[in-house]
Amino acid sequence: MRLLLVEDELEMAAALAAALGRYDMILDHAPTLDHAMAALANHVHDGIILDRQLPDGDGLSLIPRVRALKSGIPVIVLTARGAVDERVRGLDMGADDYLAKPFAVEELLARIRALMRRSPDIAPITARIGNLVFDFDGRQASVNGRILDLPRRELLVLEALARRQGRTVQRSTLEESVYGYDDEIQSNSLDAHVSRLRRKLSETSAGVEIHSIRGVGYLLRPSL
Amino acid sequence: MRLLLVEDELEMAAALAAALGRYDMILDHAPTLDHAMAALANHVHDGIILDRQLPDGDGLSLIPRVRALKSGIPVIVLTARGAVDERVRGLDMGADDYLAKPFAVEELLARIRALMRRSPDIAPITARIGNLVFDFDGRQASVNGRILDLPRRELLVLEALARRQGRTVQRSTLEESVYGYDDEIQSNSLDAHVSRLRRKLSETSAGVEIHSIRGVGYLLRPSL
DNA sequence: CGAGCAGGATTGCAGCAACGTTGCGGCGCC
DNA sequence: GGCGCCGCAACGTTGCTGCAATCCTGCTCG
Repeated sequence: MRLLLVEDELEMAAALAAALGRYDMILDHAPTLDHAMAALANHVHDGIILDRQLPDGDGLSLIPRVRALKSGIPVIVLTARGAVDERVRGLDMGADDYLAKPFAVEELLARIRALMRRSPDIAPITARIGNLVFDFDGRQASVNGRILDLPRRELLVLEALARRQGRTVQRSTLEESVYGYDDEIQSNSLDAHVSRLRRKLSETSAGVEIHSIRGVGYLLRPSL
Repeated sequence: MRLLLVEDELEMAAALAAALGRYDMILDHAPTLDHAMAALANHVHDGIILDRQLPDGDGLSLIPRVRALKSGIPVIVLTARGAVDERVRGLDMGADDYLAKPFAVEELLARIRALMRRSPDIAPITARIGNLVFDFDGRQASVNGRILDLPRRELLVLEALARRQGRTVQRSTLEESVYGYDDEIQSNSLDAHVSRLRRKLSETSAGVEIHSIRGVGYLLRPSL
């Protein structure tokens, strides 16, 4: 799960990134509307958390442009302006939810989960490959009903691979899904995660293998 | 090949997923009509396998909505109701095929293959030449659903040729797409890649050939 | 019509870049 | 303070890739 936060207050951004990180979500941060559009054009996000007061305009103005680009993506608007008519306006503009500051992080998380559940954009509920079942809603992988207890990074790797099961996932794409686009990574630690994942998948006879294609990326497929 | 199965019985779903998996098909599973619409909105499927008895309604009601979304996509209806007038009704509703339970998996597979053969190209992001399908989005080539495990350079050659399928690609153009502008190349290694590609394409009976035009370049076309 | 030639095809080989694996240390979290 | 995740780096391994030598094929020109 990868979300884009459009918010100019750095403290808020950092706090949310930390909170979402505990639920294995990747949060990309865009401080302005321009940054947000650039990020959306170049990356695949599952949802947007949008602040209204931004240096270069009202966050709501982003919504039509977002809809033009990726019509079904869920948008949650955050704002200090919490009056009823403001909410109505935000929702009429196309937002899927509207949350007034100050808010409890728990509530935001719950609303995100709810949106993702009923959102048309986060599609197939589960992926099955071999004996492996990946539950995108519950964000967990299981083999023959037994839940795999995977650390965060490995889970993100597997999720990204399962989302595009049977198709190659480019290395750069994978890095983005696991680390986010601004998070630097200057080692082969992605390979390390893949390696550990492979061991666990084979130890549990998941019936899947992570096949690597040199110079391109990886792909998840049933083992022969 | 990626199919969407709309079916509420989990056993059936698991069995079909296993059967199709053996033929290198990807099966996404949607247990309800709502899930199906969500999945269709966000993923590229090559066909739909639709059960009639679903928790939230008759599967047939999905067909008009599917047609509105992706008009040409093949739909196979599965049902326990096999009477003739039921079949007629299903087909009149727009289904491409109608199969009564219980059915043989082999028959279903054959009908899927038949439908795929005569259906127009669903996803504009793929090119089909002979039995070869090149997925420009996923950057991979497959023959009859089986993914070709090609190294980077060969994949680039094939991609460039598939982009201009049936037309000649100048040698210099090909070199550019394979090596980039600044990368120098002072040997016939491009020919070497073409040669290796040819071998793999014929070994997998891809039904395509790389024809060379002396002094000009190459072109990809179905073999005779 | 045949020899010569130029461009293309094929293949072995060696270098090296990409990938795999593992251990370590730091850091955060119970 | 113990435990486990994670980034990192070192080192082993694989197999892609550029190169060149050799063979093949079609074109040209006398």
